[in-house]
Amino acid sequence: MNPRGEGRGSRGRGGAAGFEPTQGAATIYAVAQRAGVSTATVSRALGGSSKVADRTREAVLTAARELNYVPDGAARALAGRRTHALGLVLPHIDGPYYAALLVGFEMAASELGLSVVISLAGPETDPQRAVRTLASNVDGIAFMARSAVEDALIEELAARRPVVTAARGRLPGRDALYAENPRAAADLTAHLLEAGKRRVGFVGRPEPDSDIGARYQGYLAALAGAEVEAGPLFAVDPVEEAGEDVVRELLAAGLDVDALVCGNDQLALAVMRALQDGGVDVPGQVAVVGWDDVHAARFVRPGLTTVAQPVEELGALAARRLAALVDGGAPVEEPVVLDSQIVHRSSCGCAHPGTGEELPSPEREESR
Amino acid sequence: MNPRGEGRGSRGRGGAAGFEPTQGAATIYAVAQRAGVSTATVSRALGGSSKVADRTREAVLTAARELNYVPDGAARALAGRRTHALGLVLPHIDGPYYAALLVGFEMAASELGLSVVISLAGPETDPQRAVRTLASNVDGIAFMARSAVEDALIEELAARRPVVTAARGRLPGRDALYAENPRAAADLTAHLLEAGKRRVGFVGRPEPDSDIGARYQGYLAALAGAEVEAGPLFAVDPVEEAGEDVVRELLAAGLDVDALVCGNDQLALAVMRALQDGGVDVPGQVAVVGWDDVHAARFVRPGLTTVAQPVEELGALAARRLAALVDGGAPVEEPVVLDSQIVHRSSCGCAHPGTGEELPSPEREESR
DNA sequence: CCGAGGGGTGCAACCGCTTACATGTGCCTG
DNA sequence: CAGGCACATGTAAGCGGTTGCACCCCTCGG
Repeated sequence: MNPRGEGRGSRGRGGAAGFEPTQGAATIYAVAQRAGVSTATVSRALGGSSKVADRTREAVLTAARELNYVPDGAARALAGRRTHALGLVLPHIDGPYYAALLVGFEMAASELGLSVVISLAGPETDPQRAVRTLASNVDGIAFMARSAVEDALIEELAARRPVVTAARGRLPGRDALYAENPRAAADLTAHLLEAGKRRVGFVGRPEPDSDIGARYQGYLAALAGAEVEAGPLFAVDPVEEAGEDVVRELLAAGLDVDALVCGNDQLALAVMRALQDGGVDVPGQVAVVGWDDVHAARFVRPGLTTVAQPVEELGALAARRLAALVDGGAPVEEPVVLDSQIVHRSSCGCAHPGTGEELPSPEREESR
Repeated sequence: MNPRGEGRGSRGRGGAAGFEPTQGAATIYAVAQRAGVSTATVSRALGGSSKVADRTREAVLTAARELNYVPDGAARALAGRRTHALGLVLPHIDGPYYAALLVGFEMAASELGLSVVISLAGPETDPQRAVRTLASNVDGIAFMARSAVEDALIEELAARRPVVTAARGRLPGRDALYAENPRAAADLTAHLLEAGKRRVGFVGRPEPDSDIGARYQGYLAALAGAEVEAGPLFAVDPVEEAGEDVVRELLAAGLDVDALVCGNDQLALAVMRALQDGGVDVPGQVAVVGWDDVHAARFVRPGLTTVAQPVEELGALAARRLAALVDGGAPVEEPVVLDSQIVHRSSCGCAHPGTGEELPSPEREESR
């Protein structure tokens, strides 16, 4: 005995307010009726691969198609205790880096039939509230990069929902993913030395446990390995103005470096431009390298040698890992580390130039 | 008589499967009990500003805080017929343009207490399915730019959910928002003429009703107004390689232009670089201008003169408009058009250079 | 002193699904 | 031929909120 008779037992709300909600959308009852089965059978036929006779399934599918039926997300989530949505927490997006992370995440999630709810945890918004709300709307949450969310909050949420972190200081016991840093940094630094540079400085604040910190370590290691004394460290924020400041300082001090490893491309581009504006030849007098392979890196002269990270893949992996956790998978003890790749252009001053144009950013590959 | 006794009447599911769902999360029942009131009162105290005595409200808020209560999204959505989420359909993101759109949208939504569910409607995924699913998970949907979603599908969804479009061919009767194009294009073209250019070509496929189409119209209008004959039109896709092809063709044909208006910066940057690689002086021999003010535009030499659109604001407006529709607002007959702004750098070859550095992209402004 | 008026609460019926458990049916076995 | 079993389906109890309506109690006015 169907709880509602023929017509849906709507509590006739006649107010002038609101877009008529879920207007006319077919419900599972409609499908059941049309297919001549119970709602339970419809649910099973459409979703769970449980035992449903082929004939029946067919009938249900047909009815569903004819009615253009799409199950209501909220109802499904409530009854099934699964929202089929993944949360993604990012810092305030800018630059291609986060965009790529997002793209990878979304595509992987969508392949798994999951939707993604994003939350920009900038310092200006209240991350506490936003993230807590997010938690009650998704099955699991990925925290990306240095989003302004404290570890304690993540831990709190982790108690009730699966959680992964990506490109972010890892939390003990939680799944973590990031791109390889120290080795690429070492290679890059060594590359500079091979090109004859001897006074190699570092630009960027190497906070412990951060990407830039790891890069700094690699840089140091390469220098130590080659028994070359480390150049000056400019521990500045990874923003453009900071890059300009560094160059000003450098110029004033008589330019005692012949190469600069920058924590990211934003810094590298700013540094390079400021140097050039100051009449310094790049890479002749000072080589400059960075990280991220931003779009602009291919357009500046000389082309910026930089490190491309498989960002999109990182995002995709995060989504897949999260989905696995939601499905009851066990956390992976070891963090997943993806290989970075140096993109040789000309700003490093090495022998084999190669504009780098023939090397599209790796993350582009799966875009087509 | 509470439907569940003391302990929550869980249907003891003991399987090994899945992360224990909503483990221990406080429910409205718990809050009600702790505050010594009914769940109806809790609901009203927390949400609806309906009549609740101050003392009672206080008690409820306290209890809620103590239990760290956050209402379950699914239940709230189901009962309230409001998901409190907005859907955002974007084409496959790349470049800062979509990222900015997204950021604006998300920030505005979050200010309104709404979450945002994104869907990347790239050609590779099945937009039909994805978007239909999205529709059953949100209160309204914003379609941004040329996402691979057909107008018919949008119309179908618009019948059951509020819909807005942004930076996209507008649909009759639906709310639409975009940045001003023809006038900025005309101004830009006029600017080129002022700089003494006389043979001004256009690069980009001017499809009717598209951004680039509108820009082309403005370009044409300016030329006509100045009684200057229009230069060649290179109707190519807005991608890098196309820009290179154009230049190759141009070079082969003896370079019969002294300025090129490009449909977007990607094209402009590619064109400019190819020209320079071909030994052409920019802007001396050929001036180049574009659209979007991408990050790289500030770093290339000469700095790219381009048009900055208030993209983040566009996104924010879309979110707010959508929210208004969801709340029962009437669609706005006239599309909302935001002003674009020309960013003068050096690639246009005009008198007053100004590197443009002192003019941060307008969309950055509200980021801080 | 009694009835009307009204603000504050509680009751309970949903919202549209999922799913444990009951039921029914047909076939195989003892 | 009865009992057992396996499979396909139906029944109905929730999932955790929201909200129309009834009710209670207190304040006033007549």
